[in-house]
Amino acid sequence: MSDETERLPPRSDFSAWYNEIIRRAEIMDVRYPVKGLYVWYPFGFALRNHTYTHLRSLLNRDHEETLFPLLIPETEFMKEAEHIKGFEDEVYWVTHGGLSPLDVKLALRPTSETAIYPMYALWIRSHADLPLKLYQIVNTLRYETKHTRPLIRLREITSFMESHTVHATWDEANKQVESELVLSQEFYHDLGIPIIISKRPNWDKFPGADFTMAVDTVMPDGKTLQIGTIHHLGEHFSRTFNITYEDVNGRQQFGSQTCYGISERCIAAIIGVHGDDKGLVLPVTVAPTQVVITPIIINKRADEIFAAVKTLEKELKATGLRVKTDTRDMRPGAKYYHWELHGVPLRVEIGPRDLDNNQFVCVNRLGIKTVVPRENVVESVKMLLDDVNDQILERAEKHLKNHLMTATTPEECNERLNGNVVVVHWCGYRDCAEKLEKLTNSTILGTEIRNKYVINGENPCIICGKMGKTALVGRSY
RNA sequence: GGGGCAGUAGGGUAGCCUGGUCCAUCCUAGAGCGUUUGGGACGCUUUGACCCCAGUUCGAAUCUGGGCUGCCCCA
Repeated sequence: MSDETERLPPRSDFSAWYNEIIRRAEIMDVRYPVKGLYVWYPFGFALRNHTYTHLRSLLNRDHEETLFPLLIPETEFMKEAEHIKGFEDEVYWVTHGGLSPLDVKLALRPTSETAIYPMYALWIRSHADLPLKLYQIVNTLRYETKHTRPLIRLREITSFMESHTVHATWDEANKQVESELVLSQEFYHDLGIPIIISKRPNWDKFPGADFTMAVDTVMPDGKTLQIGTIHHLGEHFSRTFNITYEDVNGRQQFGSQTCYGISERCIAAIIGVHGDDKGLVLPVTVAPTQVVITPIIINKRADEIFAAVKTLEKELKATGLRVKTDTRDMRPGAKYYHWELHGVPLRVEIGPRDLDNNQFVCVNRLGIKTVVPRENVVESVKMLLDDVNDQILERAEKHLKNHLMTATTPEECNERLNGNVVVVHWCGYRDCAEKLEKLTNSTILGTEIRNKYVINGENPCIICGKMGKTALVGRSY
């Protein structure tokens, strides 16, 4: 399906590397003839599915999954003023049914607040109905005008997890924001992806939110990638859509709401954060194939080797591992390159030497070779897999730590932004933010930073010198 | 938002400037047969392409215009 003998561009040339690996590792086919729409290859889709299965398992602890329609009537979409303003220039509209113009235009959801909340208004009657925590995983459409990129900037987001919760009070909704942040933390930890959480500046919050908390990670080129957002919506939408409940005193109250989103950018993060010059490096949690067995076939002992391979595959599969045996008629080296490109965490080789010595040769995706004895092979493999996960997380943490800089002047900030994110102090005023952003061609991502390497505090603003909070500055995707 | 460059088999390319030599070059991948297999195997046979629409011309992969798509740089 793909050409594999050419070398990948080095990951240091991240843009070229990313474009190549998306195709060569069979994540997405970018040749669909509409701008910003891409096709999942089965392998990429398997990676997506394992990732979202994991996300679902975390969400299902206290949310329920649901599914709302793709089309939103204009009359609902146009109800919340700030929300409209935020999305009006990127909505696709359905204007015709067949040849007849529609009386009420239908929006292809760019996000689903205005599809979901009219129904919430019907479903919620009493305080006993709260909290309500639903999520769906759907496609959304946005008419992006900027440079589109697979998994990162799309016109059809194919895998948008959006959670929408309703609570009795603002404080309870706020607790929900915190709990979604913890969930994000856990989700990305399981993917080995270190994150930085921060509160977006007021002008950068979700249209119609009280505030927005964002989850960012740092890609190899030092650019930040927003891989999750959690919005406290307060009563903006509940007042608009009349989401009310009767409290214990018999009074009608507006609900307080949150919404939370994660898209296939989480896959882009897996690819970007962990990959190397040989290809993908996948966390064991989500790797479509966790262990690949490669027989080293010597003609006269082929039967013997195949038998050993089969037994091993059976044993490993019995424990729930995703195992594949590569019996293709290829040189072993070619197989190694193939599975390394696809990020398989662990390879087990079985050749004549191993048969004689009653052993297997295991090589993990980071190139570490271990010879394990035939007995207890299942435990050995499981341990080696745990090791890979630990190692890639550690490596990613180190990268993040090494690319978090501080700066006290705009010049310093500008210089350090080359390949890094920078922590500064900022008074909180938009004027100063705009000045800094202009001087450094960057964005103030947020304040109230949560990351173990960042200490929040008060210090003079990098622009005006007034006391200001710790703020995160980056060049973002 | 502004600018630049590009589109030739599944992938990467040559040809384009200066139209005819091109039923289009090379590498790779695919199919078939055989020999191979501890880090990208080899031999033989074989399949497969000029982004779309107009225009100029006796003649267009090549020139012009528009569209679509992609990539890069700057804000």
